[in-house]
Amino acid sequence: MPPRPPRRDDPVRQRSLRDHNLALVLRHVTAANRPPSRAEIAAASGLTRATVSTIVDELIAGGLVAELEPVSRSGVGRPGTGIVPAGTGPAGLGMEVNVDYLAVCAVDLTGAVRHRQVRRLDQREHRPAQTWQALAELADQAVGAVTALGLTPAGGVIAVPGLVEGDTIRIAPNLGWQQVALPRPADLGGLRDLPLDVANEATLAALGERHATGLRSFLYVSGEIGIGGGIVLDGELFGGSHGWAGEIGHVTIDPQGPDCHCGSRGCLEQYAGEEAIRAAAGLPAGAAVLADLVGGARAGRGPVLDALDHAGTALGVALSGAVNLLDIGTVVLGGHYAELIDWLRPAIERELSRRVITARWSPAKVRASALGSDAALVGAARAVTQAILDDPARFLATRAAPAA
Amino acid sequence: MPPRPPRRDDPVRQRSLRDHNLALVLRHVTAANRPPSRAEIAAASGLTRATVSTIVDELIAGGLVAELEPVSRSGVGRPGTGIVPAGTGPAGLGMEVNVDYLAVCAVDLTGAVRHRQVRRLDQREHRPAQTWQALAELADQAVGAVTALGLTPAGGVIAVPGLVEGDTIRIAPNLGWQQVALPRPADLGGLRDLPLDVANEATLAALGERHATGLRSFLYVSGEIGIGGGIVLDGELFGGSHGWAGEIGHVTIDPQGPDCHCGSRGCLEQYAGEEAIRAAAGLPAGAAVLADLVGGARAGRGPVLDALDHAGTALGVALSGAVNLLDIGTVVLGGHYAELIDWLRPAIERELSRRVITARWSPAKVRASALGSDAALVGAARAVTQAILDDPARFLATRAAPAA
DNA sequence: TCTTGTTTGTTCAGCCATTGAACTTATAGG
DNA sequence: CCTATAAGTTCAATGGCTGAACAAACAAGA
Repeated sequence: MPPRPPRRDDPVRQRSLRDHNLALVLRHVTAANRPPSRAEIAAASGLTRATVSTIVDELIAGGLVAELEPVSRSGVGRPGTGIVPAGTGPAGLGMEVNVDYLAVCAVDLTGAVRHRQVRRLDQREHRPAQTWQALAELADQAVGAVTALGLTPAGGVIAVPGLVEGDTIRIAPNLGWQQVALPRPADLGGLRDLPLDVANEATLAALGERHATGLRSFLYVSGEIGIGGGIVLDGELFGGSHGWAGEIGHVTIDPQGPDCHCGSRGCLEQYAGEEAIRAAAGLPAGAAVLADLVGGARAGRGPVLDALDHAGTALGVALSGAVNLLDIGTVVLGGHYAELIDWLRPAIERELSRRVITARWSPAKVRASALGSDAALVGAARAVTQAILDDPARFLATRAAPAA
Repeated sequence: MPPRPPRRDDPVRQRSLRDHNLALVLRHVTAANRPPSRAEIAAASGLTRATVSTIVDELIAGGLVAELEPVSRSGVGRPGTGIVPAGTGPAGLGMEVNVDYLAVCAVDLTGAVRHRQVRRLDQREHRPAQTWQALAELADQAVGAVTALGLTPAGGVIAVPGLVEGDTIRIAPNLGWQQVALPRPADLGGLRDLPLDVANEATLAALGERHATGLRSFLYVSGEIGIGGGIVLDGELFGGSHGWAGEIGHVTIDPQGPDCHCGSRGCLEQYAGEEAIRAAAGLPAGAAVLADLVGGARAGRGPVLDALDHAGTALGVALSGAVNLLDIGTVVLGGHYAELIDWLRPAIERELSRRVITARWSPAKVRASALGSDAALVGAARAVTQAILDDPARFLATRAAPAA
């Protein structure tokens, strides 16, 4: 899923220069909390006003940004015209296949969610082809809705709870999928002509969190039926050699621990996965495990509190290892963990302070996900727009070619 | 210790362009296994011959590269003049403070070690100031030797077995140091005018391995008295938020395991540190533990083999966690581990294949360090030259300023 | 020895992106 | 109405890369 390879060993020509500054200016426009004027962009970016002007012209011509109506602004001097991401600009489509629901959303260049739809559907009862078809229907509607808003769909990313390599889902245990290929564009209706990608759900959720929170480096851990994770380093998603980084769910907690379905034993999932917590809390198996846990914990029931403390301890052990290894300052808890954080945090922080060797100088922070259960969905959509923000020149080139 | 911050949010001017290509050409010169001609550099880098010519001229003027005597080369056509790293170019000084020795070495731009000296000295019996003084003497001699070779010392990096933040050694357990500051330049004799840095020993060793092996991504684990680690991702050293990444020695193997001097329990060091292996093997405490272990293993002694298998198992558990988290393809064993690899590897690989969730598609490789016990020393020296290779323009600027 | 073909390295006009300064435009305040 | 101030544009100058032409250096064959 790597959308932009910034090649250190490439020669640099004049054009690359412009490409870089194009991205620089666009970033300033989308990141600012108030529509900046050309002069403000120049001051903030370090470029001259002359350069910013020509670059903004190019971005306007490409439909990526637009001028605001000259609104009177306070202060003396000629008022600047605000530059905003174009209302008719590209939109990123995020799609999510999860155990018991499908979801689609669309974000614009600012990252705002412009469309969102969720459909309950148990994938375990269906074959992948049926899932793809249902997803294509949702996506079709999203394309329609987005187009009605004046946006142009620019690509889509599908979030899947499993290991993805290239365009193939190697394995998605909780869906019961193995070696499933991405659907052919022809089978995807309105997505036919759009670049499409699949990626791991937790990885994309980390990407979503990165943008929602502005955090530069953190470890994202999502606890649902399985436990997933994603790593963001210095603002960039870290994928590892194959894009499989972040699999914290199968880090060993106790080498002699209980067998895990992955073939190993003592994995974190056996201590802090939904099923493990439920069983330890003495709750019945069923659909509303999370609600039962939250309810039980709020009511102060001993078995539930103990189960969450145990899970938190195991999480803390695994996270300590990760922090020791990566020297990362923040841990973000997502998925169900976000709602359980009040009861998990004490144990997690206790283990972190004990087991992280640098904890006394720089303790890691533990916080709940800002996007909650939408993180992966929004992250998938943002992966598309992020690729455009990171390399607008490429986007403009592909836009210009079909038009000509 | 980050010598070159490649800033994504900086504006790019014409000069940055030249800076980038300067580095690009210099990399080609130092990385080639045969002195390349300007034309070959052009072909390999993608720049035109004209551009390469002017860039090479600039590098020659700056004393970073030199033309070879026109040696007759096979083939038709005008023979090219080989470009080589300048024999009188800058040299990087690497220094190492370890428990029972001090060492200094110097490398040139090609990475070749041009000087090396080790002095047995037990730091535990001395105060830091005495260590710095002894190190300064060694460094003085190195500066002299290097200067005699026609090289110009360009900076130094000190490798220390402990946690370093900025110019302060937070803690170096095996040296018994805490909150030790880098010596003032004035106290360093011949190093007076050189930029000086300290960094973690294992981190620098990883850097050394990166250059010696050409591996792009790997996890380096060094087992000596303590266990250190370093992470290289896509050719770049990964330091984490504070430069403390790679502390695999205190990853938890068993949450209920034996107490560790770090305040935690069940740390890897308690299973695979030198002392733990020695005790498990039933060997006497003393200076020659490594030799005893190798001897015992070669002789096929049961307790030694068992001890190494146990250590390998623990290492395998910790490495599995790291590989799950980082999706990294290669593990490099350094320090004493390099010599014990034959007896550690089976257990390590057994655990990796069991515990790494992606092992069946892409098993991680385990290999021994290429530099052995010199890795940190050489890595420290290369950190200096690497900074020059990565940003020759800055080096040329600082060179030109005092000259003018 | 001379010629031809091949490859290297240099020169130079042209191009492209940024700069800096001058200039125009638009506002507030007196 | 005038002045001060800030935004945005225009334009010559600058720096760096390109491409093509050219000179230099060599091998091979006549």
